[in-house]
Amino acid sequence: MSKKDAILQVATKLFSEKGFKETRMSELSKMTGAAEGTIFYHFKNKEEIFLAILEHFKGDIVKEFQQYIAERNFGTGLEMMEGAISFYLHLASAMEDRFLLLHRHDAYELARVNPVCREQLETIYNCFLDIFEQAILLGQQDGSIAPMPARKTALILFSMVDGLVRFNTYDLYDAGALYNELIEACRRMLKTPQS
Amino acid sequence: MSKKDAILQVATKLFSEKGFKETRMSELSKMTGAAEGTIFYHFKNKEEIFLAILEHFKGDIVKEFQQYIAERNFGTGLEMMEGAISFYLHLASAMEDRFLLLHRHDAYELARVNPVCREQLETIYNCFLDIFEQAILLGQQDGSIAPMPARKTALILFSMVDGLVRFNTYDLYDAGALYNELIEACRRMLKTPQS
DNA sequence: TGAATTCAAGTGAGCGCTCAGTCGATACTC
DNA sequence: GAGTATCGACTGAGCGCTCACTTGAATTCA
Repeated sequence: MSKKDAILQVATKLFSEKGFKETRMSELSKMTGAAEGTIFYHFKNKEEIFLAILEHFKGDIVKEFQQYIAERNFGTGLEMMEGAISFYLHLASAMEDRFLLLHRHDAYELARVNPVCREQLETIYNCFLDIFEQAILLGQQDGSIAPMPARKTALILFSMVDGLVRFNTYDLYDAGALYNELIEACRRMLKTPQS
Repeated sequence: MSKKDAILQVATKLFSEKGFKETRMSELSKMTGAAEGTIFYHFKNKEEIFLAILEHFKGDIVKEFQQYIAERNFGTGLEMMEGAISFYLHLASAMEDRFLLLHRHDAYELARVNPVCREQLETIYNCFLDIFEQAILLGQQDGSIAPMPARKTALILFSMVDGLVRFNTYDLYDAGALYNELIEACRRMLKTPQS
């Protein structure tokens, strides 16, 4: 692996675990084996490392979702929604460090002053919201999901799932043990009354 | 107002908006009109200011909830749940800066090494979770809420409501416009099928 | 050989916190 | 009541240190 890739990989881990400001360039240097000068040769400054990480993350998320949508075929919209939630939880586990990054304030504070950062964050979130929304719309066509505003409900469902992932990382409650209840709650919230 | 109170008030605002580490004692000094030495006369160090803020917050939250529970009397458990969500959103608005503090990582990182901090966080969250759980249990007695694990459902509902508040502060989506949908989603999730 | 990459040793701005000391109010002494 | 002592509240210059970033030489590569 090139020095540049090593820097990105280690920085991702450090930014996630300790936060952007609390990550020291000296530590990044020590853990990668690259001298501090080398880091600044590849990246103009610390913030550019952060942006590079976010850009890679966006690319990976978009790719994962395209692949997921391409290879699945759901019977009903309700089933598609359950699949989407499972997929989100799967990604949050497979890309644990980068999801942790999304739960820190660093990215959102940068997004306030940096349009590129803001755009990348919106792309990432829209991947999730779009697939939730599509599931609801499909479900309303096939009758498995009751009439309700699709986008708004997608946002509510997403904040529910994402909130649980966040609680899990805070170690206050064992939110990981709530998977079954989560799916059940979602089903009760969406399904048409008589079915 | 005493200098000490002024320090606490301004520190709450700064810690919420900028984060603990990113808040400078020099800025706190300038905004309060107290010399830096004065701050360290009243508080042993920066961390102690943070803990004092959290302790006040805990006290206020507990008081608010005791008062809320004492003066309300709900017809059904489902109505009580809707009231509890409204109350949470009301508090999140009335104590905006301190709720923002809860959405930063500072407190949770401190909680990992400081038992007092952890205890205060748990007390705060249990206030919310307890009232959600009580509403569910009441609703299951009076028939307005379907059978489901009360505590687990309370946690899911809380992460949904709290997740929306968090999205709002991030300025990515206008989650504030979702109040009606939130209540509707909650009602569909909880109510007994035939009612 | 010259361009790209890597390196270690800085540099200086900024930070949390200390400390010697000021100030004004209160209590005590004669 | 004048003088003295004590105290809590407050001050701000400055110390020791950290840390993002620079520099210029060394090394590697094409």
